[in-house]
Amino acid sequence: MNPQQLSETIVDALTALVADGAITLPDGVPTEVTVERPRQKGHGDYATNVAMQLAKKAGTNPRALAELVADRLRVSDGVSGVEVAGPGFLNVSVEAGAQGQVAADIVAAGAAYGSATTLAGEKINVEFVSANPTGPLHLGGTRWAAVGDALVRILQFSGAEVTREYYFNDHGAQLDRFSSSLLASARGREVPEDGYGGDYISEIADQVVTQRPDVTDLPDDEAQEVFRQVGVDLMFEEIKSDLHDFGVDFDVYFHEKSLHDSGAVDKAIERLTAMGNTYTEDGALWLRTEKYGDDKDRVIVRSNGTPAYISGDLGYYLDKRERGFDRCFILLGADHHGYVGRMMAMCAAFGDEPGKNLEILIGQMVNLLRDGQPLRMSKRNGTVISMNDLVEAIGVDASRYVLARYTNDTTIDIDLELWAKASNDNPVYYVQYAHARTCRMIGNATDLGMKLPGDGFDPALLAHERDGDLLRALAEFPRVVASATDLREPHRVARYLEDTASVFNKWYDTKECRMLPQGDEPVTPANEARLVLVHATQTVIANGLRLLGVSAPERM
RNA sequence: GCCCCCGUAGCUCAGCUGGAUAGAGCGAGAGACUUCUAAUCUCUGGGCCGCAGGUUCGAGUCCUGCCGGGGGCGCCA
Repeated sequence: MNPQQLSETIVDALTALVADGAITLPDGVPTEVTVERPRQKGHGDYATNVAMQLAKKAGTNPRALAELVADRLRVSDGVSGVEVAGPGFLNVSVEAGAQGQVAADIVAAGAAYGSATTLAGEKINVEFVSANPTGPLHLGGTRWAAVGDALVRILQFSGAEVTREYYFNDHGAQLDRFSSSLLASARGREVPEDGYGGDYISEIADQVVTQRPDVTDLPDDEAQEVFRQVGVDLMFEEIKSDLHDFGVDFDVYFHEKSLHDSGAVDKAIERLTAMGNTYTEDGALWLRTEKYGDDKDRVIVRSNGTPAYISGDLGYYLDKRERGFDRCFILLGADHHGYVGRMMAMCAAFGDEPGKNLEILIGQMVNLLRDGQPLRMSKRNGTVISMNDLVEAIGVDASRYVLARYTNDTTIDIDLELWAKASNDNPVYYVQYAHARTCRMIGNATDLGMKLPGDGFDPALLAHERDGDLLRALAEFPRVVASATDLREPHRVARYLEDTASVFNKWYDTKECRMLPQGDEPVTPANEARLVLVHATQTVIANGLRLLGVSAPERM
């Protein structure tokens, strides 16, 4: 019996009480009730607060209602005991046999265990990273590469059809600064005002000169155009390649320029104008964003006739919607949180529902610490810390894991010494080690000729307290995936894996729970039952790590 | 000035969207290796959940106001 099944059992009990006239619920019986793992030993295997939630509606007090439900639950299949405690909690103990069955169910589900169909039919566009190709991918973008990719995997696991998209700004002034910086480097000049410095600039400049030797003899303005075209391509290819090595591949790389060239921006502006959401003032065209909750209205076409940056967003959003994405996610760094108001207003101005058709997730900054001191960065000096710097310091798995294990609202300080360590201090190694341990155990079992018992599996043999702890942890996985999906919080998967790895290690350390027979002892049904449990653990950890894009090594 | 995020053990952070005696890892102290992989486990100590009010059966969680830290507020992108 897993938590979902217990929830259904409790709903059945409530339904029966209503049918018998024992209680009345004016709003009807809830379709599901909260079932949680109590923190405290002695509070049963599972607890529910349903009596406290419904007492007022039922016109009774929580404890009295709890007693009625308890009487019903005690005779339900799979339930071994029920106690009413505290203000009206129901503490439920589950029969060992019913609980042990979870292990076999997990093994049967395999790589699909934890997946769901709750988002089936949803077409979701997740836009993330979207860094301009004016330099190597920085740490903020790296956070989104890890979190965004994990989020996509989680949404897919919950049944959604998801597209990974990278929006590439190749229309505005930022690339002018990049190309002028390349030009300055090639001609041995100082870094221009608002320009970019650093070794990568001179490296790209050298590559451009190698590809286009003629650039040396061109006048500045023509040369800069060559540096722009060739340099941007080189830089962008480098970013794509770095992301690929990081395990992140986008389905669509969308160029802002194409929106202006194709008329998509004009079309969006026409649409908004037709809806009465634009007006002209001081020679500029404005969007009525304040009407939809933004601080103030925004210019979309400047008085000199050139489109403002947000005009690309208008065209882009409309384009996504017309490509059939009912839900558009945009993942932004905290330095862009000021855009949320106008983007949501834009969404509403199109007649869409902010928060539903458009969701914007904000991630806080990332700092690297060495010897407890943050590493300082400067764009101009080219001392920005890149994804490659992080990967070189701690590896891809640790990088992805550390970036995905915190809430987006938390500023991350990465202690390079800790995350480079191959020890149990390092959470990613701790989780991976638990997986490797299951693989070794299964290998040992195979060497002894042990096989999964199949129909001969007796779940009631997983009756030790530590068996129960592990089974309940494994049974949580689908609920963790569900909450990570609903809340768009991949870090829940990482935290869950750490907890589950810990429960597994404690189980492993329990002499009564040995999976392998000792010495020359014959293989018992209990050994076989525990082999199922180890397989189930391996499945859960592997599935969880896969959602985070972190490898699950078989040996370490 | 206005907006967003954070404030929980010495440190780094969770806290399942209002539930029981607030948790984990690290650090500190004491233990367990003829092992199913000790990259592990066991035990001990450690807290006005920033402060003050409010909402209710119940608040780390929701509301208001302060304090402290970080980020953002352009006809830049």
